[in-house]
Amino acid sequence: MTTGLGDSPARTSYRHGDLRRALIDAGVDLAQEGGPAAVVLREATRRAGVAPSAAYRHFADRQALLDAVCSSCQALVARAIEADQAGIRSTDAAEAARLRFRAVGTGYLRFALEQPGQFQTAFSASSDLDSATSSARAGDSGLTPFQLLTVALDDLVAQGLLAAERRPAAEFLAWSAVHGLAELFIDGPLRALPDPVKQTLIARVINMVEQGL
Amino acid sequence: MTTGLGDSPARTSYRHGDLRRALIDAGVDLAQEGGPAAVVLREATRRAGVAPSAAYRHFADRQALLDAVCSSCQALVARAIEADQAGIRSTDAAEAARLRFRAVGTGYLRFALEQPGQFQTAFSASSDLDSATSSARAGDSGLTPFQLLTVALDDLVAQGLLAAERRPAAEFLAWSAVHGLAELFIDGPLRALPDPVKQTLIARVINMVEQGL
DNA sequence: GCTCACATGTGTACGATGTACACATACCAG
DNA sequence: CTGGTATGTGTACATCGTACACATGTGAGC
Repeated sequence: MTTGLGDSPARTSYRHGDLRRALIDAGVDLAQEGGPAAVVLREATRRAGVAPSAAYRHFADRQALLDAVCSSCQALVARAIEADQAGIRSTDAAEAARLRFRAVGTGYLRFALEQPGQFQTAFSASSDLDSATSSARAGDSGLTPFQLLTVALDDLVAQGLLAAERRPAAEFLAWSAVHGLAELFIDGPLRALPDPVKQTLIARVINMVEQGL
Repeated sequence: MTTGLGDSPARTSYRHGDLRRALIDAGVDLAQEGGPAAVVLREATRRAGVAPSAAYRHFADRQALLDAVCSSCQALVARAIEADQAGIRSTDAAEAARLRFRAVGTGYLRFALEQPGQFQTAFSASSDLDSATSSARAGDSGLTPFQLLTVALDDLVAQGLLAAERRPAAEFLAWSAVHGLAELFIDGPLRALPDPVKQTLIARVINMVEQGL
């Protein structure tokens, strides 16, 4: 056996081991550095140490690679939300549900500010409601960002913090507000705002959602 | 004089008359057909009937052309908002202010659904808070979309419909919600929703903003 | 264990794009 | 009329996505 498999540092000649994974990882790096437009097929193959055409053994075209990178980035968003939720310490079940709901927003927006390129990539490409629940986009809990929001809203209803008749489509209202703020932060007019002001806006948007749902 | 100036249909040889304007117009058409990525410099020059290099007499690079197209598209958004506001008939000043505020949201989202390509282009590129007030992005009233929202919120305060202490930064909260919904509609998971459902969501998001501000 | 078929990576090639640079042409000032 | 400047042309190059023929490992069946 001439080559180990899955070894990133050592270059193996010819057979790569797991080129598909390597291309997606390179794509995620590119997305981090420059957003979806920077996910360039040739550069990904360069970083994986293979010829450009090799990518076509694993992806139909550049868009297919970008879709896969997009899914990976959504999984990172899910992880960021889970991280914020994991920090919650509360004995009161109702209060805990409320904090878990808010953590969906804070985690989402924290990730958008910390990794704007990956965030933009996560929501750049084709994603209908079906693929929003694909497992490739899930975090450690096995849930996608969208599903984490849905669960948090269900919990609000279960704890009596949200009237059942206001529950339908509430995920879209909450998502709109939080996602819109992220867009304004990343390449919208709020880009240059100092960080404390951004934090204040984040809290106020989440307040608006809580009161307005 | 061999050539009239500003004539779109008749091809004039050599001196074009107003190539800058022609390139921006072609760019707006391209944006309408395929969003910001479709604003391709060479295709714009092709439609204007000139050589590719000619564009560089009027724009530093492709991004500069895209910025100009972006401004034009924002002006179209402003016009859509103004159109919705113009349809308001109300003798009650407070009610009129409230409807004008809601019309900012409905006009914004109506344009996003009717002209997704131009809408995406309008908010795709570099736009900080300064350029958000640039006159190139204004509609017939001379106000940009952002300024129309600001004015509408000021009127709400003047009519006693919004507490003064809630006024600061309110434009960013309202914009977040409405802009986020537009994104979810255009290339997000809500793309395939039937139109009536979209209209319901639009009304609910605006309700959320009114209650949550 | 040998062979052969298939999966996977290589090399070359083509059209499109953004952009630089030298050249050509039309208009304006004197 | 004449020359300078603004504006459009032509050619050229690097890069990108992608197609296609070819090379090379790997595993299945004898």
